[in-house]
Amino acid sequence: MARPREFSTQDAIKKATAVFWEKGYLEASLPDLLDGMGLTRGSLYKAFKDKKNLFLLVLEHYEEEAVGAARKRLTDASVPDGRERILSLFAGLYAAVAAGDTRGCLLCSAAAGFEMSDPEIAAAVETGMAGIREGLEAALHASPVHGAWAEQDRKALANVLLTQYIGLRVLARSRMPLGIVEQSVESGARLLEMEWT
Amino acid sequence: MARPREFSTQDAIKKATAVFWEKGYLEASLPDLLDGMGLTRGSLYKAFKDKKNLFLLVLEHYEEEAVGAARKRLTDASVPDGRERILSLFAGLYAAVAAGDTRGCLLCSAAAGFEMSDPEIAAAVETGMAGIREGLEAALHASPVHGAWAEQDRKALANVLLTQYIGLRVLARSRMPLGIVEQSVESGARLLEMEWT
DNA sequence: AGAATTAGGAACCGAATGGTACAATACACG
DNA sequence: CGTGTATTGTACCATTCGGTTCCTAATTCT
Repeated sequence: MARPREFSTQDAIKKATAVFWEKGYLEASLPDLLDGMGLTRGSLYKAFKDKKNLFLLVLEHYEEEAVGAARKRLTDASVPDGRERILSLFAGLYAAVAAGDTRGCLLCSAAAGFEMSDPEIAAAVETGMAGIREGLEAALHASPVHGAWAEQDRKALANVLLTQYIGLRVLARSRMPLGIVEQSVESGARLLEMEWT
Repeated sequence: MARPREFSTQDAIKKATAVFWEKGYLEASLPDLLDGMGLTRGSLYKAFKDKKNLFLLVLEHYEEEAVGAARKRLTDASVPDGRERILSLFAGLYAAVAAGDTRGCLLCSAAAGFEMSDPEIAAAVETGMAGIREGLEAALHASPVHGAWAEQDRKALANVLLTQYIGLRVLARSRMPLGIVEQSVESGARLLEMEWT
């Protein structure tokens, strides 16, 4: 008894994710979103309440999609050595930059910007970050070297890796020379080859 | 034979730096700047051309001031062990966050945001980053452990540390729980206690 | 077919944006 | 003591911002 909507909500969120990912939350204007999503103001506000609510949905989607993919990679039992999982994650980062992807990480950009002054956004970002950290810890647990470490040390290394991950993705976004990003990725990967003293 | 300006250009830039540092380039509005600098629209545009030009001057000032301070710390010959210089840099980061400073790093925030699409801003940011990297390399050179390393390995570790530095300052800005920042700083510092294998 | 309900589109809102034009002002010099 | 000049402050500019409100068109159930 009602007209069905002519667009898929999930698809619209997907497209909105692309816009926010490229421009950031504050820098993405309504026209930017409408263009990218292929719908008009009325539909957007009817379906998603407002810009901020849409962004929260986007963060949710991004967490399921991108963070989920990273987690999956980090907990992939078909790769027995957890170190290789982490290395493949970092290698993927470099590959993306080398392919011209300068979008970096949606969560990292939000974390670095003024968006975090909003508590709801901040909470969503934190959740995503925690997801990556957990994935890193799980991978380290599956490492023949680090699996035997004390819990505390493993957590510490996971923190280093997460911070490295964030730094890398900021570098990726910052249009710095590819060589620098490459070096940083390589260097970051070497963290796994180091030994505690 | 003319009316002298009632404000010091350097002082105005200093105050503008504070505003941009807290809010970021795009998020800092003209009224924000005028309030913070204590002058009016006409004076600002007469003295600094426009907002972007002011920001470039601010970046220059920030590089001299903040980056210069970091470099000085990293090349301070009165601390013979370069590792201690780096540790003191990281300790300083944590101390700032613990004291409630959530501004992070002006350069890092700009690097993570949409500001980098402007080539002039991007160049200035890159210069600042290079300054920190050079400082880190110099400090590693003065480390009893790393000084003996091959040039290439030292550069790699400097890259890790720079990426870690960026990640940390993003974390610092992101209003995450202090404990996470603390852990990341501690964990980052441990990079210097590791041995290559 | 007709009623009910929703999507779609466009006009419109006040507020805020970065930037400009201009008149009043205050100083240094002749 | 003017006179010229640079600074100042204000009023104003067009544009864009996120968000709202209508009205029309379309579709499904009764």
